[in-house]
Amino acid sequence: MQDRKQPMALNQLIVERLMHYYHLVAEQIEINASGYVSSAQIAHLLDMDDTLVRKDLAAIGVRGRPRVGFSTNGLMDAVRETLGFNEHYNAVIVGAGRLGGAIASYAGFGKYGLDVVALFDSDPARVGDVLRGIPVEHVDRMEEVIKQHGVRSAVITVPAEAAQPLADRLVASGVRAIWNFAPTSLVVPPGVFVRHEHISVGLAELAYYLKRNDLGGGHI
Amino acid sequence: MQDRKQPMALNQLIVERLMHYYHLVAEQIEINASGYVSSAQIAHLLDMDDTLVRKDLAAIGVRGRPRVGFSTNGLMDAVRETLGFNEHYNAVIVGAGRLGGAIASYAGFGKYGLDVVALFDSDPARVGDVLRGIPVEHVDRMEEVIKQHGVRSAVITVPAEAAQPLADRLVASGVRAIWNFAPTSLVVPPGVFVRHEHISVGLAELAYYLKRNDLGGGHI
DNA sequence: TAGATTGTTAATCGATTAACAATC
DNA sequence: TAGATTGTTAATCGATTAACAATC
Repeated sequence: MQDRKQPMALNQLIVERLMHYYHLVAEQIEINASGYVSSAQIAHLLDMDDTLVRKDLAAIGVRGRPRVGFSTNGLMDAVRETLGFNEHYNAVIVGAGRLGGAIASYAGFGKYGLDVVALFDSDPARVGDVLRGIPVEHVDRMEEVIKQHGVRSAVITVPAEAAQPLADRLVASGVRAIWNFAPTSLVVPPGVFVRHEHISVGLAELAYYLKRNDLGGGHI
Repeated sequence: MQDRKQPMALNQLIVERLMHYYHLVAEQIEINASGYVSSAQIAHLLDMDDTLVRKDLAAIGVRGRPRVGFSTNGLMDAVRETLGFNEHYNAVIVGAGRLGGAIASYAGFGKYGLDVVALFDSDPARVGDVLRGIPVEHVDRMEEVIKQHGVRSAVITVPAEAAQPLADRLVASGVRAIWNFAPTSLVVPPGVFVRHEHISVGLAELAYYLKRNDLGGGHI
């Protein structure tokens, strides 16, 4: 009963690996003019098993050629198509401080199908600033802009205590996917996707590695 | 032959979960005055299985009391001790742009045992700026400062093309743990830990979720 | 053809969950 | 004591890897 055109949902592990393949192949294209790459080459560079590379590519419908490998263009097209980079989704960034500004300036949004249509901040001093061509608006206008542009995705880069109320307002306005950089968990209704970027987990891993390896180095 | 004082290395999954417990319990402490929390309570709030919570806590040596639960203070102490938050490790941030500034301003470093002793940038216009009390220095002084302070960890927040040469210099100066925010992979010798923060993976996941759920919303 | 590489089934491995005895 | 909750062994599940036939 499985419709061939409705592939199984990919989990986060495979999405992350597909992105690794995608970046790797994008870099390789300049170096390797053949237009083909083998699963063993990819696996070697990413320090993983080549079978897993073939499984992942099979899962998104990329067919390889025995003795030749996988077409680099074919691979990149399939990743783009599968992950939605060929669509256009409007997004907003809530919080135009240093982090929001850094995220807004990141060149990647357009490459992955996301168009930042607005930035919001509650600080009047920031309203009117222009970041990569987009003026910062007051957060009071958020609902209006979201509805006007049919925005379904948002990035939250505000202090922890402001995040949950803003998430509630985003969801009420129609946002269904949130990328949360605030150091607090968000409660959202079913059907709303939240990716929480845990800054403190990064710090904890650095600390743990240093402790495990007795790298006290300087200090005390 | 296993020395009781040399516990097994924890993998990234468990480190991440420990951080979730830690934050959850820190928040609960104000709400729940009893001083104890059960594995079932934690599991419920984090939408996971209570057995896994008990396994994780057992792995870091936290003992619970039947019918009572785990001491919130005991749990937090054990996480701090295990992950190294009670030590002090010096760290530097390389790249004092918006992202570097945002990271530097993040309140967490000290809480997790990391002391930011210096920020570096190659742009003379930024040298002399002060971020959370730390003056930005020219990157030419990096090696000197790292050696002087016995720095073993660094955060890289520079453009992609500058990241690898800087990583090489960091490693040559003694850095053994790197948190990389530049959108490029780093090649480092064995024994050097790199945590790569993949901004594009976050974007890809948003795009994929929107595509999977036909949330075209606005645009085109 | 011989041989390199894909594609796929079966085996393994590691992480999670279930079951339940131990404990207070 | 009865009952709630921990601690731990066994079972399950899902992801990864091994093996190898199919292909060009």
